[in-house]
Amino acid sequence: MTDDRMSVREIAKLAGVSTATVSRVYRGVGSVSAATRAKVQAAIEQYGYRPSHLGEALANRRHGALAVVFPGLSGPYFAELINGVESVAVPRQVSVHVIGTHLRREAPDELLDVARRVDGMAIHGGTVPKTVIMELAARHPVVMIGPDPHPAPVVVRTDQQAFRLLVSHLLADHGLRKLVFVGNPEGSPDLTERWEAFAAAHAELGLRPGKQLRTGLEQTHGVQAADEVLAGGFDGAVCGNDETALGLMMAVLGRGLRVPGDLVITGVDDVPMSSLVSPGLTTVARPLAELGATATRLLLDLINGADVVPETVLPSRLVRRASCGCRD
Amino acid sequence: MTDDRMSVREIAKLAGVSTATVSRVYRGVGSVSAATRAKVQAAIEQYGYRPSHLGEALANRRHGALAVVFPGLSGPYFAELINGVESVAVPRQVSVHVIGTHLRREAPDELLDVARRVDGMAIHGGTVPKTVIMELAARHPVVMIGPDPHPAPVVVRTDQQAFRLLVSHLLADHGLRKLVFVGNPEGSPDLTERWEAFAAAHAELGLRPGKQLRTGLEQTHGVQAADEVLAGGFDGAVCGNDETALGLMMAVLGRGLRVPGDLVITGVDDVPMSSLVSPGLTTVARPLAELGATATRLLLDLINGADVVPETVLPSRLVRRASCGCRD
DNA sequence: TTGAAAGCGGTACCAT
DNA sequence: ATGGTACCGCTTTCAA
Repeated sequence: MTDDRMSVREIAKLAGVSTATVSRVYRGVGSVSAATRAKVQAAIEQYGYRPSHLGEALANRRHGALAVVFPGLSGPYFAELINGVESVAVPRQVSVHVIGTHLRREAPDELLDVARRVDGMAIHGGTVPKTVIMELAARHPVVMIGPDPHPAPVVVRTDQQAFRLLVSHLLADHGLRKLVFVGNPEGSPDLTERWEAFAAAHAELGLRPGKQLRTGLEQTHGVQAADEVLAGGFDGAVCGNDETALGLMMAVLGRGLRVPGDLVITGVDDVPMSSLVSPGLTTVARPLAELGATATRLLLDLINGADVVPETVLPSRLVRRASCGCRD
Repeated sequence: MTDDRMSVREIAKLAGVSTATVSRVYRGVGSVSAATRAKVQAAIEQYGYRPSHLGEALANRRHGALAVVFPGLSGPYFAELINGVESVAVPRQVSVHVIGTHLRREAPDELLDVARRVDGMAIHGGTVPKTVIMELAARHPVVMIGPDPHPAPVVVRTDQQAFRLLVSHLLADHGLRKLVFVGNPEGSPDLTERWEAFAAAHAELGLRPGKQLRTGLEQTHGVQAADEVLAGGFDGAVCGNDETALGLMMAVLGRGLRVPGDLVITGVDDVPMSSLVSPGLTTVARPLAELGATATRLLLDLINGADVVPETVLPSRLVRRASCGCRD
């Protein structure tokens, strides 16, 4: 239980070689005679020797770790993003610290501390104040995931075209005229962009923007928004993401009402649930895993001192299912 | 961007003192004259000096970090557990690595590697094979979260009494006679215990165990189980956790059926959604945050070489809401 | 109060 | 093919 691991020097002594040789054998580099290699291997296996990560990292001047900073970590959205991150980090042997700032009392200070333990960080838009990002970015490799109003060195994001298309679709094709935007743009760059696209789509048809109902981005928030949405006499609820949309849908169905009959509901992200529920959720598919993977790839490049394009925009795509009235 | 941080020696030189003094000032220990302290503080602030975590950890022979290993990371269950973990780790300045083994190709080997970067690990039951746990526990402080059939040094769990009570409640009070257990005991010690309690509650009333429908533990799995549950002609679905239950409920409502009218549904965990949906989900409340917090506290004790009780059992509680038919 | 120096556990350069 | 050795960045005796 107590961690009484062996050090290189001990293994070296036991195998009757130098620490340099042990290192060479363990990492499989340099040239070592078969005989010596065998001796060392034996010692390593006998004592279950694994080099201390600290010594290794200190000598390499590299932590072999990076941090991903999210506002929260609950839900399929972040899970998928993390999936993408790990898909490139794991094969490259770098470990990932997942940080959910909503848990931290003093997130900013906390992050400066996290920065001491990693080679770089990928930060989700809307998680930390401008000043912190700048302070961080000044000293460490930083990549932003999603839009952020702040001057960030490198950012990876998805476009908003499909979302605008979605709103136009509801307005033009389904003839809806009383849409409510469910989500709070404040503090979320993602939602700010969506709200703007929502308004733009209305303006394009000479319509007034529709109302905005400020809620959080989790399923529970969608459930809690139901009463207000229903009371507002809207014909469609354009939710900021799928989780809110699914929560809202659940609440609406639970009241014995029908979707899209009594209320059209749409989301954004196309999480797994969205294609499974009935009615299927009309939404905007975003390549979340790819978003995480790309951010990680760029971050790693940045860490390695490579030149990195400042902005990468990934495509999103409108997915029409039953909840908007397209089929049932 | 490139990480050109200063080292103690540089700060020491700039302040005209020794590295020892810089260290003393930064950490606020030992005695330093006010004048010297001021000089050093100035240098530290001017260059934004923060000691390298690696040097610090290497000298202290302590990573100041621990790992929490879960099967996955998605959903409110893990989010709440993590919340609990952080609630004790953060104040004590230890950072937390959250590992989701479902993402890792070769989880076992991966974990041995993670172990090199932390002082100890909290492992959720049912995530890694026996051999790995034993290998890990032999060398490092390990605490298991939730039941696990393997000989683990320290385990924190919740009891199954409320769950058994729940099943009895459905059987005895609501007179249900065709219950299906939704969840897969295989590979999940938690579900194994619940299945046993499910069977025991039936036996107690001289009834046959009811059927078992093997599914995963996520909301999507609940949705996907709907057809089979509905086709089976059951009067109640006892789900392995709330997420499955909520998914199932959503699918059932989406088909225009009623809960509990057409089907009684229950869960386990009492996640936030469960009290918000209509009908409210009857479930077993488990102190998830407390579970995570306790596991972390014990792990930290273990790391500090303290004696630790081998098993801690936290209470669970039956929460009757509308989905079982108790009110509507 | 302060500094010199010996580690902590590795890696890698430079000789041999 | 090996070994000696000088770091990596920080903490901490031990003296002064």
